[in-house]
Amino acid sequence: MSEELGLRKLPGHLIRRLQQQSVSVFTERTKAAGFDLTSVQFAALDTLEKAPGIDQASLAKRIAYDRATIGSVIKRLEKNGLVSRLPDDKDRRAFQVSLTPQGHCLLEKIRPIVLELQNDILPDLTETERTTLLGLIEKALKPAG
Amino acid sequence: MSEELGLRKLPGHLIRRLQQQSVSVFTERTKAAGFDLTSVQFAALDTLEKAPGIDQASLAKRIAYDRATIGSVIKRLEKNGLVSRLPDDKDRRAFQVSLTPQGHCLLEKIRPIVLELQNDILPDLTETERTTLLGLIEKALKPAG
DNA sequence: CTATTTTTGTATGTACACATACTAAATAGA
DNA sequence: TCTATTTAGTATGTGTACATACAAAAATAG
Repeated sequence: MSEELGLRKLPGHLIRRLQQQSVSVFTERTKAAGFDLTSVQFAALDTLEKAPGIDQASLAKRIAYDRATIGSVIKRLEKNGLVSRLPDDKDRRAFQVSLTPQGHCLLEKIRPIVLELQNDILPDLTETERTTLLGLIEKALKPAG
Repeated sequence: MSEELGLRKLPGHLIRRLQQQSVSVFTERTKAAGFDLTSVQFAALDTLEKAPGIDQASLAKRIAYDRATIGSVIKRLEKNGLVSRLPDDKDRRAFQVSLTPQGHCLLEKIRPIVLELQNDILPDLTETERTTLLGLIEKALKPAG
């Protein structure tokens, strides 16, 4: 009857392409606004503003990354002067990570841009469709966020 | 009224986490079946079976990747003996990429596993919800696939 | 209090993912 | 035909993304 179940119809393929489109919009819009920040870096900064002094493992859990990836993301952000790390007195293994003034400043400037570009990730969907899609994704996601 | 629009409700974040879950299921299932192949590698092999002798740029376009990424994917597949590259007589810049017998063999063995794991990417959705979600993603995707 | 287990951060290695730039070759325009 | 543009593949560099393994420290079990 209908066409064979091809690769391009598979959930895994469609989801990857959607993520690709999402990252592409993020990069284009933020770059066009004069910023050089990845979406992971934004997520880290945003979370650090809401939970200052958090440790890297907790930060990783909050935004659903592994410790290793967050470690290198934080290292870059620190190198660029956007976050600072203080040794934790209570736990000598851990660091308390916080935004620097520059980090705060950058976040305030870039946040409206990031919020605005969210609509451009799914431009061909109606408002209703977008809500449906996001609701289904939330339902499909295993806990941890 | 409702909660502030937090990071964890943003389309970009939700889509990234869905892709994360998708890749995770792919890796777990294929590894559990004794294979060591990424989803990109599978996509390349699958496409090469349907379009033998295609060049790298066309392959990249078909599965929505850039030339550079496909170049290194093909290099690895060739190193592992799964694909072969022949210089194209008509276009001396290009290669005709094809599956080797091992590539064919591996693809036949892994394909049913990949098809089956697709349902496990979205295990908490009903059949109807899954269809809706995938339909919306297809609609949201810009052409090229 | 000691021994086991867990946890924090780092190091290493693999594999995307893509921007940019480059060479060689093909194509289009004049 | 001759030039300008486009295209195929590669090289380089940055930044995830994550598995695995490790040392130091903390938490737990006995």
